Amino acid sequence: MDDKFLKPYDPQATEPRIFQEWEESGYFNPDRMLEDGLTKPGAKAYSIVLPPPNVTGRLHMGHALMLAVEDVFVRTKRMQGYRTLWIPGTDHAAIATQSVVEKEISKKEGKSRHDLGREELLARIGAFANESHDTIVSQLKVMGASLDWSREAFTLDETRTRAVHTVFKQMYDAGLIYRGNRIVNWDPKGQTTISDDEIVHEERKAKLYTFKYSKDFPISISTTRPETKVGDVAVAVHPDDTRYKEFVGKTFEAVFCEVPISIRVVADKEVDPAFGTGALGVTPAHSQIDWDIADRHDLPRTQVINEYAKMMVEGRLNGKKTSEARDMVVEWLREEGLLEKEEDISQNISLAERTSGVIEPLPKLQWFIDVNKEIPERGKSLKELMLEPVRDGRITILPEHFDKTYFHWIENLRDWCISRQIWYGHRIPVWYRGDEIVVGEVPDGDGWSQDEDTLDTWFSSGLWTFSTLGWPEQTEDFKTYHPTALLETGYDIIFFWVARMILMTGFALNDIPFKTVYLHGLVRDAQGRKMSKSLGNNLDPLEIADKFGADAARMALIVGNTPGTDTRISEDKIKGYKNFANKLWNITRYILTETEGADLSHPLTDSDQAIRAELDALITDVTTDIDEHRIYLAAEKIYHFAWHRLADELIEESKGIFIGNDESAKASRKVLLLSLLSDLLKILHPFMPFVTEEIWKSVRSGDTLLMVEKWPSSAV
RNA sequence: GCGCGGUUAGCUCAGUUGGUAGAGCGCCACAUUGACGUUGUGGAUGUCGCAGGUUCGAAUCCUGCACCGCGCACCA
Repeated sequence: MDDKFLKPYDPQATEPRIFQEWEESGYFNPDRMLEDGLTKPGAKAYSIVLPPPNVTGRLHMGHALMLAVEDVFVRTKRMQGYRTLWIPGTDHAAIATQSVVEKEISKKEGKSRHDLGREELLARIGAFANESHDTIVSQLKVMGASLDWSREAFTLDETRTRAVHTVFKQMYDAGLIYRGNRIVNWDPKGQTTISDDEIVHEERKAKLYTFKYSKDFPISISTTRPETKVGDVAVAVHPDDTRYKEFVGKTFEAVFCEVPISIRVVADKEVDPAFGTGALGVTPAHSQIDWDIADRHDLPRTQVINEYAKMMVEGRLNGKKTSEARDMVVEWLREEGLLEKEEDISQNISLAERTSGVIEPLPKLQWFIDVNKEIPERGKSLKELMLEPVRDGRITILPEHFDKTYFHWIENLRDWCISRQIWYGHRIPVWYRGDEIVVGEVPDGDGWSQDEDTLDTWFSSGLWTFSTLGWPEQTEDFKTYHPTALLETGYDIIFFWVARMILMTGFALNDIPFKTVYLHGLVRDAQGRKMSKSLGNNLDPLEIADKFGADAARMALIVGNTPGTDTRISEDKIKGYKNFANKLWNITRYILTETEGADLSHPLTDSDQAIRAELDALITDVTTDIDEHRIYLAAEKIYHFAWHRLADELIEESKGIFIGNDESAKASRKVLLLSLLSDLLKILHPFMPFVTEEIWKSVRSGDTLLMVEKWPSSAV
């Protein structure tokens, strides 16, 4: 027996060494597996793309969970003989990364992006991204992830950029990408547009003011934003509202807080006669609903608020912040005796997810993806393209009830605004020269200028399953590994990412990006709170791995954690699995000590055969569980068998046998124990790869890695 | 407002097609120079949120209700 077993298992000393052996073997790369005959030439492919972490800093426990889950599937499939590929990569995460770097520069140097200029800012962000990338890569390795680093990708690298340009051009040519002047979600803090999905709502107290534009104006209106009323062009009432019928079609002139306005009364079905006064002040330039009303009634659209959330009007309001202007307008209404009512209400305000800036709806010329337009020669829209594969079962979402959430989102989906006024990201591949426009590739000749904006970061993320495989080249990888088998990610990005991948793949390849979507939940602390910087309750995967071992962290994250459900994690739980690693260590120590020189050809007694059959049944069970994505059960079952069957019962029973004088029973028991241990290590390996690999060195017959051993198949 | 999920032991959660309630942690008692610093054995605690229904049989299926959480939309 190896002397190492005389001391307790030491994950800190073991894990980095084991990882190095795996890397040196080259077997994370499926090509090496083929070359060395560990995967058969005709083997079926199994592929996963790693959801690329943002290059904004460090990994957290949510990433650790993602890695643990994906590695379980990947390692299992690899052992089962599949041609298995797990592709790593990172995401440039446009707005997120740029705002982190901008904040830092502003804090340290007091400079804005405009002080630095585009080129210098991009250089700074690039340096930050590189550093962040290296941290992330080392963290991924610490967790034991068996990713094929030879295929690493970055959303902003050359190959991925080519994919982005290709898809952009195809969509433009199909008429799905268009440039239009529409109301967008403007983030005054981040100085950029954002998509509907990048908005978060927060409930705040507000005042609802009821007033008239002027003394002569016949109708009262209500609003929480009186300062926008200088941009009003109409009052809309319900067509059947008898109170206001006589005014419909008439136009009234007024001077509202020094700003001359002209208000037409229009009848529109969208107006709820029961709300407030039943009359709606229409501000087309600063409200989506009002913009649509203006469309229907052919009303002008006067912009009164600029990109800095400041007023742009005649008179003393000009240049004031909207909050200031609001107070001034209310004051003016009071003085003029126009204010009729002031009520406290609570309302949801829209904030930009990344910057917490209050969203200001503004009309702007931006690039959009039309989700409703019929795709030429396909007879369906992008929306339908997103719905179909989930509806007809080509894609399964786990847990299944999330498909309702998915469908609901698509039904409410509006055109996707894809242009951003930030610098870090894929510059929109469109060039202008006078009235000329070129899309997709740099045009020849002088005088061309490229669009200043960049693409929404999720545009490139949407291509991830095939851009990572080298598309648009028809590479061997692309042909072999696409569509991927599984997408494992958090349920919080089902819209951002999962839906966009289905959209992009449906459009560009007329195919699905993956067959199964496994949505994991949030990792919370022991009290059930979200982990956050401000609470200081973050667990750092690196510290956890250092203290308890990555194996322990992986098990703690997997056992009992069903898809779609949030999980609580505490050091106590992780510690329990550190103990389990040590338990395995001691089980091995006992078995190796007692079986030295055992005759492996000795037949099993009937009772030992029955015990062996128990493990076979467990293997069948666990294999099915993993196939059906119930890894939380599989892990628990293996744990239970190892500790409470093998250690507590079988080893205890063996002590009696080895003291006795039934030589045949002794010999049989030795063979049994070794066989149980060996197969147990195999099925536990995907969950706790390090300790099982380390033990394997002392159990194996040749010089093989457990990582590439054949999955026990007595099961089938 | 629309939709989704949860409610099972003190705590955290499993329970895959309906067949006499499970795990981990915690708690209590006992044992222990033991393969085990990280051990074992035994034990207590549940009207499976509430009310109905289907069924020979319901934690599981159906209906309604309550509370908690989440998503989407949002009324100006």
